[in-house]
Amino acid sequence: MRNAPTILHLDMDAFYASVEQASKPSLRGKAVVVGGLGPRGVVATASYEARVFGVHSAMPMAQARRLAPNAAYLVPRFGLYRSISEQVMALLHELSPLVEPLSLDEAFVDLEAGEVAWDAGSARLVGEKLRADIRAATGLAGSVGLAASKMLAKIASEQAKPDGLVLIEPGTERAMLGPMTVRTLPGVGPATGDHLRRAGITTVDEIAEAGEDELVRLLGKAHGHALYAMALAHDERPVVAEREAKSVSVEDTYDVDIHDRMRVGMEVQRLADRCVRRLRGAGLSGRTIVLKVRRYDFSTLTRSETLRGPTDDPAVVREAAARLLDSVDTTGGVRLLGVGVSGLADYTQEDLFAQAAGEAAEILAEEEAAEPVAVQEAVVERRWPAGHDVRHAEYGHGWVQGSGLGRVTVRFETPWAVEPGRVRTFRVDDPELEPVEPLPLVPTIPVDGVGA
DNA sequence: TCTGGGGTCCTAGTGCCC
DNA sequence: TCTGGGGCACTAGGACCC
Repeated sequence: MRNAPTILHLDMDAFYASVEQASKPSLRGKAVVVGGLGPRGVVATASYEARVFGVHSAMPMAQARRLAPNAAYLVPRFGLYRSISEQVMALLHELSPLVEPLSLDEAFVDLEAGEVAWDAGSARLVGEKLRADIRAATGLAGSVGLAASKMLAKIASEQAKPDGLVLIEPGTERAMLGPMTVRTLPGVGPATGDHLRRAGITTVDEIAEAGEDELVRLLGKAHGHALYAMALAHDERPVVAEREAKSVSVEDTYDVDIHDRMRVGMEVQRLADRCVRRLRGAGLSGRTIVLKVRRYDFSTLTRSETLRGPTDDPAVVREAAARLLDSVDTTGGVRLLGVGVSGLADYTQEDLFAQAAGEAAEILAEEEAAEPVAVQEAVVERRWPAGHDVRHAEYGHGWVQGSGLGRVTVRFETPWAVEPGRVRTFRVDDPELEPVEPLPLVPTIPVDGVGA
């Protein structure tokens, strides 16, 4: 571990919900919950105002609605979140070439490698300037942790939330970590936490006292050694800029369990095609095909098959997935199906699958040709997802507050409006209303003509 | 109350080869 | 021919993370 707090961890506060609040002035200061709106949806992010009611990530949406019936419930807009994430990551890259993104809203930065900080004082200045720059560019708050290792920087940013900065001075780590719960350490989730608790270990100090041998006996080699080291505040993991993907997968949870075996088979084929599209989009191929089935009782099983060489051929992946499905009992119904490919390579073994590839290309071409038709049908149906941006010929830019019974309710406001906008209701097939791309959260050009 | 979607890593069992 | 063991690849499942 280095002796200066020059590893920075950035964590954007309640990211998805904050983006929605920034983009919709009428939701600022209000409880906002972003997640799946279907009967089996879960909460992706809750704003701090919603957390007051006990709503948190991964909670079933139905439960969230009971706890916070008056909150705004919105579907995620990943395209928008991704574009804002790119702005934030660009600011991090100005600090150092060594930036390790963990997700859309989190990253580590090695400030020493960027030669922008070499001691506590300079690190703190860099962290505060970063927070100000993020706010200026996006209007959003991010919390910053600074420490001498990744683990401690992450713990520091957790303590800094919301909208703060915490720096852990080298030499103070053990004393700070000691009284904390074992769940503070990365890699300790509900199962490991329970396991340790049954052994009488609830704090980080107690992990250190138990000793390495005991930890290995309790949790196995890798986990035991790692956890003991973390408890002593030892963490030498470097910030790694470019991580290569190890697998690509897609999965769907169905609103209602599927019982019909034919339908299950068709869904698996559809998922196989989607998975291959993603694989090809990333310029990858893979050797191992994985089928995932979650049954009516939530028991989950996987089946996998390793081919002789990597493929990105839809027909080959479809066939393998179908073979794997043959070995699974789906009586009783399935709630989730998934198809994945691992053992990735950036080339394919053409000779093995040349023939199938020809057929597959036709299949994909047919599907791609078929896709616009499906989109057109969707437009005819006029779906208005809650939270999505729209434009009305007369009233301008707004967002969907809700829809149903042939009506759609729109609030007309832009991200940079000071006052909440007016609400109006239209027929779902109103020709003057159209879906549009989100506006930037912070105006970059003169805003006249786009106002509410 | 009833549990998403996309990943990573680890462990344990098994089969094969030498 | 039989047995044992190390190393490796593969498979399945579990835990964890955001």
